[in-house]
Amino acid sequence: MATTTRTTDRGTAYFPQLAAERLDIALCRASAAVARAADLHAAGEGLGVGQHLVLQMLDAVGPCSQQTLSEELRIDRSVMVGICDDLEQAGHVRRERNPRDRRSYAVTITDSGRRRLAEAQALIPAFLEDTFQALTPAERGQLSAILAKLLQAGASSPR
Amino acid sequence: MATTTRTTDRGTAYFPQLAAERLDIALCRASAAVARAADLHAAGEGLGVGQHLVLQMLDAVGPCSQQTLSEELRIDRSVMVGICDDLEQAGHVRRERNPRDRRSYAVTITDSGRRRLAEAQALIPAFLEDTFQALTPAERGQLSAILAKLLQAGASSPR
DNA sequence: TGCAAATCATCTGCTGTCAAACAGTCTGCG
DNA sequence: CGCAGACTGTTTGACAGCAGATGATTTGCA
Repeated sequence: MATTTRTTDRGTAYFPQLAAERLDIALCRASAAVARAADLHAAGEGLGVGQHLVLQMLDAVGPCSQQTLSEELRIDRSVMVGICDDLEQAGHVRRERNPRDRRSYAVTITDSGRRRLAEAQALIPAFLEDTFQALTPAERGQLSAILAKLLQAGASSPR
Repeated sequence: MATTTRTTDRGTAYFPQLAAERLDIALCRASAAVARAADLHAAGEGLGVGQHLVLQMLDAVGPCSQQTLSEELRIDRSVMVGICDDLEQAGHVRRERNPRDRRSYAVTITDSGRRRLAEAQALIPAFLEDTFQALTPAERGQLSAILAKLLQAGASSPR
């Protein structure tokens, strides 16, 4: 029961008040905590979050150019290079020049990649359950819907 | 009407589906977009987000050590150093050694800092309204409550 | 055809953040 | 007192993310 409560027990904590006033800060801090958990999970599993997403998308929609992967997964182009490098080196992905447009690659998932994806995919539900266990199913649905609206709105103005 | 719709108009976009399946990814991407907007707003205003938060907390709870500021604002200690440096150099904050414990500082907001805070604070409601305009007031309330639960839960396990 | 503009992947440099190490200071116990 | 251990602020090194430039290739148009 001796949890590490440093400033929390010193009367009133300031952070909850801040989170209530500043929705943007609350969102960022919660996201940071979740991202931390995801990275930790991914590190323990051995497959990076970005790599997992790339394999998942390739498996779902077929061969893609790195550009398409970048745009749909919201991962920067220059970061996608490294992700594909790693996946290719591990044999989970093939990079072939698209014969129709030889500027672009046709990134294709291999059988090895599909097996690796299945392994990683199997652990995702437990990870999500663990990370969002504080929320009821109804709240998770609300959160999902709200984020979808935010993301859809944010997709038009910034670019 | 020639908006930049690159892959979005190419049949079906993959991102919405991903966001629906992976609540963690949706949260991170939405947070990144909001953080981007906040940084942009802060840059235009001339006061960094972290600096703003520090001034706000100092004004609300009185002089603090950098450690307390770090913990309550969820900003890393090593980042807090730079924030306080900048604020001190701008004259918005004074750093005096705490005579009771000379390891720590007693960071105090100055009158200049209070005036600067008031300026920045006045622009926050419009920024929030603009950033979360896609959400109804009810949705904003839901989001706030959900994030509060997530943050409260996440505050116990990671450390 | 030939050439300018656009596009794809890549590389480089910069910024912001985090982890770990470090120096100065305090506390507790012999 | 004297010293080991813990705490505060700072510095350093590593790394992700992003903007911009580059080389290879395609496309559009004269």
